[in-house]
Amino acid sequence: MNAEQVWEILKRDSTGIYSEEGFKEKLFSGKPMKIKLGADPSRPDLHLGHSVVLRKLKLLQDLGHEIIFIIGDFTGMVGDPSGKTKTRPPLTFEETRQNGQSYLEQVTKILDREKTKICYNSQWLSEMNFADVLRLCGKYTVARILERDDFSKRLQENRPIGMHELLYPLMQGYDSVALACDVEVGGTDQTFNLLVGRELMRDYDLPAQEVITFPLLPGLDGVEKMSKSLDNYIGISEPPEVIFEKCMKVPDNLLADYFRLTTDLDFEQVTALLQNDIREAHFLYGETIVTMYHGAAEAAEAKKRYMTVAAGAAPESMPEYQLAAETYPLWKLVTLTGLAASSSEARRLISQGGIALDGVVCKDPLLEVAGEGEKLLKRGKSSFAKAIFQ
RNA sequence: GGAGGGAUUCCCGAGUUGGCCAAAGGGGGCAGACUGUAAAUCUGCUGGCACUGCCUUCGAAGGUUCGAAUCCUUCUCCCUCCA
Repeated sequence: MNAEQVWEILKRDSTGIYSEEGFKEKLFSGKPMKIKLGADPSRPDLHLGHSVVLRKLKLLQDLGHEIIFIIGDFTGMVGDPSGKTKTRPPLTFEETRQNGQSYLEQVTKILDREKTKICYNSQWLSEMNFADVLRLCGKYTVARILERDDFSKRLQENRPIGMHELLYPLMQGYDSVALACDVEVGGTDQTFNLLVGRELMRDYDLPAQEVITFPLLPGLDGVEKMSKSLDNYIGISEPPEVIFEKCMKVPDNLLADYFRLTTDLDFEQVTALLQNDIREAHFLYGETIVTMYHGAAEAAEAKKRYMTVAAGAAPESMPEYQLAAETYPLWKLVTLTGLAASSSEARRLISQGGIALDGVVCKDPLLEVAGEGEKLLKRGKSSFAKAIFQ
């Protein structure tokens, strides 16, 4: 793919390029660009939402540009309080390095390891003294920081804003200064921060970075953006059968977006399928995604398993539990095989008809089950476990 | 610095003339029906346990009482207004 084609794709799929002229110039100059993407140090599980941006970076990487990941270990150690509910526990130095490593491993499912660099922003942020910080703050005004949507909203709603939170955009922007990046990319929710970086660079007499933002992939709930903490995600390192099953649960009205943002399939063809047979389109999506991250064989296997379960049969493989050959009340078996988190939950599930023993729904939690041979337990529509007695 | 308001079960949010409160209602989640293991809709459930009973929960620690989420004391945290 040449620069022209990449440009077309970026223009089509991004939500904003600031400035278009500037970026275009750099892209077509043929000189390698330093392209920056910030990464959260605390949650190293990558999902399809991350892949949206990463896949675009891959295009740029293939053109010979340098991709740099900034692990926000410094900001992570401070503990980002923007999630209103609880402040996450600060990470130790070792944890941030481990997470960074794990991040790199996952990222290279999409990017070339050789051409991908990782930096930790504590490297320069922890070196700054108070005078440096003041100098940095002097480059920006309160009014301009408060332009940021979530800040102004919180202010209006009388929600607290920590002083250090106001500095976050500056810290992130300073990363760009420290690295003298040519381009920074991120989700649309990062637009403000990325633009602050652009302006800060000017103040530090550096060429301003170009900024490209990409759409946020909605999560499986169809409401919030995809995120692990909301448990509405499809993780690229999850087992093939899990990914496939989740792909089938992508809301119908979002499937087109998923295809467009997370796969390379020809959009025209997909559109036709989406209109004619939405179920088949889901299958195609599942196969495509599993193939991308696990391979074609795994994809076929995952689909086969899905079909088996959908038809009401038990899959070939499932978690197995070795148990002593005794007699158990049904609720006990359900907890021992991990199908319920507590015995109360097990009892509830059973009495509501959510548990099947050897294919037969049983509503009596106290049913005595003889522990001999193997017992097949099923919870809900697709959770299975096998108890093996010895 | 001054005045006032608040902290409730996963989240939001009732409950504060002490018992009928494991705690209304909504959201989310889980299960069932319907389906395409979708959406929408309907039903049930949603602290734990050796479960017709018992145990632990209503910011923290003490206290009053036969009995406290509800009363008293101290503490911690948060918000608003004034300065």
